[in-house]
Amino acid sequence: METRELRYFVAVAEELHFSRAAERLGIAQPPLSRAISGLERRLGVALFERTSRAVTLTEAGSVLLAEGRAVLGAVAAAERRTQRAATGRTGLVLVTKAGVAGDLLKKVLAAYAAEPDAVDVDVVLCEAHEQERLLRGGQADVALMHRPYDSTTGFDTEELFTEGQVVILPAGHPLTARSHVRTADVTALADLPMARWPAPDGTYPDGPGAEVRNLTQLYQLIALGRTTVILAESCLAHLRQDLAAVPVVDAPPVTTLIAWPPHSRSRAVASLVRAALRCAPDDLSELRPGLAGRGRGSRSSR
Amino acid sequence: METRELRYFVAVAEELHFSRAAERLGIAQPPLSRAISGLERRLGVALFERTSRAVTLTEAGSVLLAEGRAVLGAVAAAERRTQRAATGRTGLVLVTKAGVAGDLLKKVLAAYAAEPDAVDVDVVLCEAHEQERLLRGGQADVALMHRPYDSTTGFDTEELFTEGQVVILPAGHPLTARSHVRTADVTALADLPMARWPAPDGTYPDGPGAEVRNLTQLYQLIALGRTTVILAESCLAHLRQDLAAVPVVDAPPVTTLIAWPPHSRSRAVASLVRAALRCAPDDLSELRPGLAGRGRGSRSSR
DNA sequence: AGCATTGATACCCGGCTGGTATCGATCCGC
DNA sequence: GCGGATCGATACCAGCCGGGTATCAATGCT
Repeated sequence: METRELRYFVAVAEELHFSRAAERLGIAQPPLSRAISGLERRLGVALFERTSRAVTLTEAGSVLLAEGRAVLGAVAAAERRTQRAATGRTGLVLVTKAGVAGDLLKKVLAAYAAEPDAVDVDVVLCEAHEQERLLRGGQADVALMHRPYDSTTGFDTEELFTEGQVVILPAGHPLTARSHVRTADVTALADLPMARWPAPDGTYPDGPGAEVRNLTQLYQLIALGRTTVILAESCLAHLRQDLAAVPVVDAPPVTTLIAWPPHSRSRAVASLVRAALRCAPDDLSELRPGLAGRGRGSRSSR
Repeated sequence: METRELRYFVAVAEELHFSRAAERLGIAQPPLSRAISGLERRLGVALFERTSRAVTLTEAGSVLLAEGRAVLGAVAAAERRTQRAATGRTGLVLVTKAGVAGDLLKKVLAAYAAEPDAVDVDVVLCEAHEQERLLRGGQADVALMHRPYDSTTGFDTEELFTEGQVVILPAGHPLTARSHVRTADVTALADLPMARWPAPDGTYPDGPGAEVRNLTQLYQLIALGRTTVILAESCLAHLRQDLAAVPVVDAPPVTTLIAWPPHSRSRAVASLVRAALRCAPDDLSELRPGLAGRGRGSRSSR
């Protein structure tokens, strides 16, 4: 199976229309039909049901669509990583969301820099699910992510620490007088609908709350009394003066983890991960002494 | 980048010899040289250093070798999974090592069978690291694996439970009188060298102990007084009468986990994983009440 | 019934992949 | 130091295959 065939197949599977897919691919329709037929013949599998008016995926076609997208992504990532390795740029690129786990990041970088074999680390701060895309696409070497917010599927990961969540409110809001709240207390605030984050594909779920992509937008809208949000409690370290936070006792815990692409043979990534694991519990105990010992995972299989 | 080019590149990178690689690929040497040159030109990257007497990989070439192997594996897996999906065989294939976590497997299968949308599950028992190969290669849908013994890199996983390890000895061996031992006590047994398991690539590390691939071989050799081994304590459930086990207090804990290929869109796999998570802690508490609560992971990101 | 839509087929062309022959450079043995 | 052996690169040729245009066949809509 050649990547060209996979590209053709994915285009048709996404359009469910040979002519449109051909146009998208920049070729004519007949060669595309032939390529798909050849692929089906060689696999010995029907990928589409054609009724001359409608094209639908077979069960096998659905499987190949998911697999094919992954393969094409892996090919593109392989090209980028190869080209990055060739530029002589020996440094690592670490991506994370802006404003999250800032202290942890600082400690990890310091711990890694003290390693004898340390290389330069470029830190890229990005919004929403961009880090996932960059790591998957081969533009980054390692990422700090947060379960359950980010999808770590297909990455190798190590858990660094786990923390509770808090609701962020305008200073002086009635709820800020409480020592703690429950999720239902927050969703019951009709005047402060919960902010909406984008899904990994960039679309926003329906709802009354504001659409946000980063903490700056979010904090501004909360300060204006337009929205509210539930976030990992480590955001308290840099909270604006005009905002207040209250622990949400029944919110699911947030796990900060370090992720890297599988098959990474990079010594530098392995060293950075070890440095992160070494300093994570200390960082945690300073942030929230009561939670120490909950987080340290053991996922190394390299 | 076409998969043909990748196959060619990987062959040359592995042989570090154009003529031998061409022979392995079943083509002549000149087209192979041309294909590699073309790949380098299109990527804008030197993959090999050629000195007309020796071929070596550049840094970029090493990266592409690791990435390329992964991509080719993913392509082969995509083909197999597609073909499996087309046969109408709706069942799942679950692979695990023979003789390990037998009770857990039984409970997981029972819990899953009770699901309304359950499909048939073929259980494949294999040796050593075969399960990893089967899952990676697309011949299996889901696997039970053991950290740190198996490599889960590139898979999505959920931890089921964690347990301690025991040393297996011939009944009546002096050490069996002890309530517990340390790893050093076991390695100090000059007459009972530790058994050697194969590495993922099938080779055995050097050492005096017997080379084994499964529990039947292993137990026989231990009963004969030829070797010993440290195993997860759940093996006690089916231990032969002529063998005895002693807890090893400083051995690293063993985590049993359920693993599946990323990008799996299969509803059946997701359902089976949920069933496994649901019944894992119960199983644990029956095996070892004292360890309850240690194991349950929370790695879902699907 | 007639037309529009859409995928499949027929046929041709050009480029690319693969083959053979050969060159050029390097290493090794005498 | 020289000749032969080794090995990758280059030159050149042939056949296949990918891509294009024209057209057909089947279906659905008016």
